[in-house]
Amino acid sequence: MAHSHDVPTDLTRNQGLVLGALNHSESPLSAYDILDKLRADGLRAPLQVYRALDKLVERGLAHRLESLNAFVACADEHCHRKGLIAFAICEGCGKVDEFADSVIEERLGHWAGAKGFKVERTTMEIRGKCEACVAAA
Amino acid sequence: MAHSHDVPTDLTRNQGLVLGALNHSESPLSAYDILDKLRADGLRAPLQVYRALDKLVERGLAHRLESLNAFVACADEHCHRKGLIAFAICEGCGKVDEFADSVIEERLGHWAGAKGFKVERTTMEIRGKCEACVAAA
DNA sequence: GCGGCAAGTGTAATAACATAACATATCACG
DNA sequence: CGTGATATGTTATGTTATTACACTTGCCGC
Repeated sequence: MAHSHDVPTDLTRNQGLVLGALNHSESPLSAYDILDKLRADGLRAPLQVYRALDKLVERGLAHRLESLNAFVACADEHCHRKGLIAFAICEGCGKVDEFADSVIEERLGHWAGAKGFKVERTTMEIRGKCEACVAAA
Repeated sequence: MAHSHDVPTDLTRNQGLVLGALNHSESPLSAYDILDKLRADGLRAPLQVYRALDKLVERGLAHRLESLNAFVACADEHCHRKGLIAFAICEGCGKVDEFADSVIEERLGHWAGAKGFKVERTTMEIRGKCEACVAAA
């Protein structure tokens, strides 16, 4: 079994490097973490990383975690997800679990409809401890 | 009608100033925005603001908006809210609408229970346009 | 009163995250 | 070819947040 994800072939060099770094990591990386990992590959400035991240996030290949100022590769290997995605972030080990819940999505849609609010994007992040870390405590 | 909220009397000077600044604002303020507003009152360093914000957030008198790196006063004047709070943030006018939804809360609890994940806190932020700004567009 | 502790404050320095501005390069396509 | 769109490289700067340390204030027990 391949641990690494299959990666679209039409990424630019920098985008490929950045996505590779995210795919290799067990936990979220800040833009500067990524930069440090990619200095050996010739990257030198934050902007090179931020630009690649923008494109990857735009295409759904990576996600930004707002409460961490950090990024993860999309957990869904082949097709980037549609709709609302929630993240459970473990404060113990740093791992992130990505999931979708159509009931929540529908519920938010309902609220927005009632208020006349036009949703553009939604951030949903749960902070806490994963099962393993609770057990270890 | 009082536009300002009633404010607990046991706040320290800095906490009171910071909460006052948030209550006066129509939209979220960054810590540095707050600092600028309070220079006339003698505040000089970011830390003075961040320390006050920490306490206010801890007590539920203010909320941090992760996707904005900014803060708002709690919309609920008298008792700070329990449980999950969601925010709808208008990209047009900057206004923030705060609401709770017990179905969503229950749904997240269910997911967490099934996974053995111990939730400590949850961030939920909708970005988009409010009714007025959609109409104006 | 006064010793001692907890919480709050003031200040400077620095760390961590993110973007502006500008020049150059690469590539699809007419 | 040439031209426009996209990507890149680089420097400088802007914005958000914390560390470290010294001092003050209020409170409680003795």
